[in-house]
Amino acid sequence: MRKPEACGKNNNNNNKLRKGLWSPEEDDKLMNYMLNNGQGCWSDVARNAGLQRCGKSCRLRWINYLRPDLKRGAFSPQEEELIIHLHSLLGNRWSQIAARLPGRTDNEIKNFWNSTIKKRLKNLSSTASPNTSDSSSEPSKEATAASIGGGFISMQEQGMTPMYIYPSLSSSSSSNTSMQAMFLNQMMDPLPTFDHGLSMYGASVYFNNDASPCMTQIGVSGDHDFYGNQGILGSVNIGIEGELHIPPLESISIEENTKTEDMYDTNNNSKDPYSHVNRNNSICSNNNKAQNMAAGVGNLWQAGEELKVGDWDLEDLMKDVPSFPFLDFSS
DNA sequence: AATGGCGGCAACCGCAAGGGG
DNA sequence: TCCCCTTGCGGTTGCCGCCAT
Repeated sequence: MRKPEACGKNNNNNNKLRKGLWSPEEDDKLMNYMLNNGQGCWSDVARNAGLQRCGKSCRLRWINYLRPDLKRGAFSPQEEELIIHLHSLLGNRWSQIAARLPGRTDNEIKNFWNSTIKKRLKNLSSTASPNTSDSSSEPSKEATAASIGGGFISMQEQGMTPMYIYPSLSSSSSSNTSMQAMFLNQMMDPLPTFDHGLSMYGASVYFNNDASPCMTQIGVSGDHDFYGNQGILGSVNIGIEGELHIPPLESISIEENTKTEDMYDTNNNSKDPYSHVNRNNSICSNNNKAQNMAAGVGNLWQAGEELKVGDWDLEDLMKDVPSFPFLDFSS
């Protein structure tokens, strides 16, 4: 941690703004000012509170440390679970995640993720299978092929529900159809549970040109787990717990969209990236919302528009996220 | 006791978005 | 329409403290 007296390049004779750790006196000043005056323009706060800090620094200190409604202490297992769940949906949008964890800040969650959960997931993946030794790397074709015979690859940690199911299906598998059906049936089962009692959080299935899933993703994701490969032409979103419908928030990038369109131009008469999904109507038939969302994406692609993650109505999406009544934020 | 490695976390940095003039 | 300012966000940095040697 930086020493309170440590000053950066701005702390020279021309600019006496302090940097580094906040002293208790500075905290008092900011706290008193905020409690008496409320939040206003942060540069005014810094000035009026008599702080030799920039407004940005004051804002950060207030939000991450001084705010009265902050919850202190370690993350509970329930919070941990929720963070993992939300991260699987939202990716690194820490502010969005923090908004759903009362009393926690985005910085806190981000640090927790980077220092604890990421490491834990890495350990999980390295112990569970050599083919998934790095959960943060893009799944390789080799890994995909290697996992066909074994079916699901799952990982578990004592006391933790999340798990990975990594590329487990491929068009090259002789039992592809039955595997696909089995897998998708499993996915569509509300609160799906495998024989070791694990439950899934979220799922995405990517399809090759021939409508065979080339990558599946369930539950927790690392930073890059959703990245596709050349074979990805679309995705289907599976309802979880009968209510949760998840668009491929992390799986769609502009680059991939471009790739996708190119592939449709060359490989397929249809420009609808979801035509393959729609062929599997049984997959989506009881998930109209997901279907509609998928169709919406397809329309965007058809129109040649860039699709950004932010284009999704996050609030609309998240309203479907099951509440976690077991969470106790009162402590 | 000294020291080096490592993890946790507070804070900074750079960028983007939004609003007002 | 452009510019400037403010705010918000995610990534990164760097220090402290713990622990192993």
